[in-house]
This record gives sequence, structure tokens and C-alpha cells, in this order.
Amino acid sequence: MGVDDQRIDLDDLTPGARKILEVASELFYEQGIHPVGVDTIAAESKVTKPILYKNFGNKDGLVAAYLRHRHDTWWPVLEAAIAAAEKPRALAFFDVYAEDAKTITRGCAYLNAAAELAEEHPAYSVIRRHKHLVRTRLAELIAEDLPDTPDPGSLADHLFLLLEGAFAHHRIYGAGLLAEGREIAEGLLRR
Amino acid sequence: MGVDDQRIDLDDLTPGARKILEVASELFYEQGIHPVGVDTIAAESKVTKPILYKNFGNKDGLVAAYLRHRHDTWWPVLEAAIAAAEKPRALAFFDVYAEDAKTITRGCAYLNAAAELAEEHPAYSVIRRHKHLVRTRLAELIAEDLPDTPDPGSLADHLFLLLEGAFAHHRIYGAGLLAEGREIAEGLLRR
DNA sequence: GGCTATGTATACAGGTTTGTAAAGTCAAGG
DNA sequence: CCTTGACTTTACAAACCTGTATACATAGCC
Repeated sequence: MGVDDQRIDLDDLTPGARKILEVASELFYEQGIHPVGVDTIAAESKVTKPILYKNFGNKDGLVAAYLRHRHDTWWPVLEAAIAAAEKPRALAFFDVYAEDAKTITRGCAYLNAAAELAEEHPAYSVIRRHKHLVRTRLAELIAEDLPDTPDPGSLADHLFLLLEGAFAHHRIYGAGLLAEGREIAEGLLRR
Repeated sequence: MGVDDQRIDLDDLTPGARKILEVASELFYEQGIHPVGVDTIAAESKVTKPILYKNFGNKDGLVAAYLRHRHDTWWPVLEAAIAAAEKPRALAFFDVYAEDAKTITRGCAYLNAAAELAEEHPAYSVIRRHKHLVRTRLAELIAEDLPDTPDPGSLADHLFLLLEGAFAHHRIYGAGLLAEGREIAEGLLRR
């Protein structure tokens, strides 16, 4: 419960619902939420609209499911990178983001969605939760790996801003800024 | 020429066009681009649709004009703050952003627009230019005020990421992150 | 006076959007 | 054998969207 009661368990989804979610995830990220209609999603996934509405309620529900599913599949990738990383493990965040940026070219899906949606949208809490988890996980790693840091919370937020600032501008400045952010972060952690 | 040939000179606009631009700027920022229709803009500004299309061509043209106008009115405010600031003047960026954040609550208008628009959209170059000007102006101030800095370009980008990272998350984390970013920046500049 | 630019009022074309209704197919499992 | 659940097909309702056409009013300026 708590967070997990909103998880999307792919095994619980019918094949049609799973296909819809896959196609919607791809299109929503590549083109944004508003430009992609449910007709397009239904056509592309070869599953009909009534099934879409039966499974996700309405478009807003599908958007929320898209972001939840994206988080749920991405998070284990992050944790695996953290588990495999040398100390200071906080740099693993930069590596995972850089790896993502090789295949996805529109920056942060959550910030993009937040820019399009009103705060009342059911997906907005998903966005907030995702960012909150990133920020707190980063703070945990700093506190564990650099226990002698005078102000670990401030250092964690410092890295958070470097990481997220670079990713937010990925579409404008490309991957270079992310690499530069990583170098700066490395310098900060060495002291 | 160069950049200025795309400036929006408010004196060159007819009263109707000016009103349209004002109303569109407000609505596009507050609600986003896609949710605001031209009918709404025409109704709210009490100027009819044919005048809107005569002055701005189409909705895309109005969106581009919105961002150009926003930049053109904001930039002198920034320059005034820079002129009035003590060294290191780079901190003036944080103060202007923080002042903005008191009245506007949806973060960076340019990142928000970038998230909604395709790269082929006529407004996209306006977004790129705005961010580029911010980044280079910041680098100029660093180079002038801290001439002994070993790597001024890297320090400038460091501040850029702190500044923009905090502003990009304004809608999620509020003004606190911006204040924290400023403190971190102050610490970096003191050395 | 007459030209030009600005704006109004009204209506419409043509397309796209979300969302629903109704009837029927197909396969697994008790 | 028969119920249940997943899915299809087709059609439709009701908004909403961008953009245009037509005809008229008004005011400044040469």
C-alpha cells in the first residue's frame, strides 16, 4: 500500500491494455500529450477504442498510467546502476540519464508532462512523486557514501539541480550539458 | 538586423493587435498553448478573429510573437537588475527569477512552450535564442567580475544549471529550491 | 472628397477531439 | 454446454478546433 497501490502491474493487464499502454507511452513521449488523440493510439495499437476506455477510464487515466508505468520500469534500471556503481554512487544518476538520452531525445518526460497538464490532472501527483523519489534517493546516497559532509542535504540538492537542469535543457542544448553537469558534480564530490 | 529584425515593437502594433498579444500572453502562460483556442483569445481581448489572423497570420505566428514579446519585455528588467547589482553580478539572475516567481507560478515559459511544441514550430528558434542569451550573458558577467577564475566557462554553466534547474522545478517544488540555488551559487562565487 | 487602414459583426467550412452505444465474435474454464 | 471476459465492428453524439468569407463601419490623411 501507500505508493504501491497505484503501481501498474503489467501481468494484471489484458493483452490489449498492455499494447495500448506501450503505444501510448511511445507516442505521448515523442509528440507530447495533447497532439496525440485516442483514435491514433487505438489505430496504432490495433486495439479498439471501447477497450481503451474500459481499461483506463478516459484519456486522463491513460496519461496517468503512462507516467506511472514509465516510472515503474525506469526505477529498477536506476537501482541496478546504483548497485553496480563505485562510490560516490550519486554519479550513477548522471550515467543513467546519459544512457537514457542516447535513445530518447525529448528530455524529461515528467517535466514535459507537467508543462502540458494542469495541477488538477490525475497525472500530476505521479510527476510529483517521481521527482520526490529522485531527490530523496540522491540525498540518501550522499548521506551514506559521504558521511563526513558538513551539509549533506545541501550537497544533494546541489547535485539534483545540476542533474535536472541539464536534463531539462536536453532538447535545447543536447547531451553536452549533461556531460558537463556530471564533470562538475564529480568535482564537488571529490572534496 | 540579426536578432532585432524579429523584435516586436509594440508601437508598431495596432491597438487591437496589442490587446490580442497581451491577452494571448497571459493565457498561453497560465494555461499552456494547446488548451487555449483562438476563439477564447478573441473573445477575451474583445477583438475579432479576422483581426487576429490579419496581424499574426495564424496561431503559430501568435505563439511565436508571444514568446518574442515576453523576452523583449523581460530582458530590460534583467539588464536593469544587473546594472544595479553589486559584484558578483551573476547573482542578479537569481534575484530576477525569484522576483518573477512571486507573481508567475508556472515556471519557465520557454521550457514549458518547448515541451508542448515540435522543433519545427516557428516559436522554437525564439526559445533557443532566449536560453542562449541567458547562458552567454551569465558567462560574460562571470568573466568580467571574476577575471581570476580558472575556468570561467565551466563556472558559468554551473550557475546556469543551478538557476535553470531550480526554475524548471518551480511548479513542483515552489520558490524554496530557487532560494537554495541562490545560496549555493553565492558559495561558489565567494571562492 | 476620397483613399487607406483599422476594426466590427456574422456566418460558415472543414476538420478533429473525446467519449458512448449496440450488436456480435471468439476462446477458456467450470 | 454454457457462462464469462476480452475484444471487434460500426456508428454516432456533441464539442471544439483553426481558418476564411462577406459585408459594413469609422477615422485619419493627402
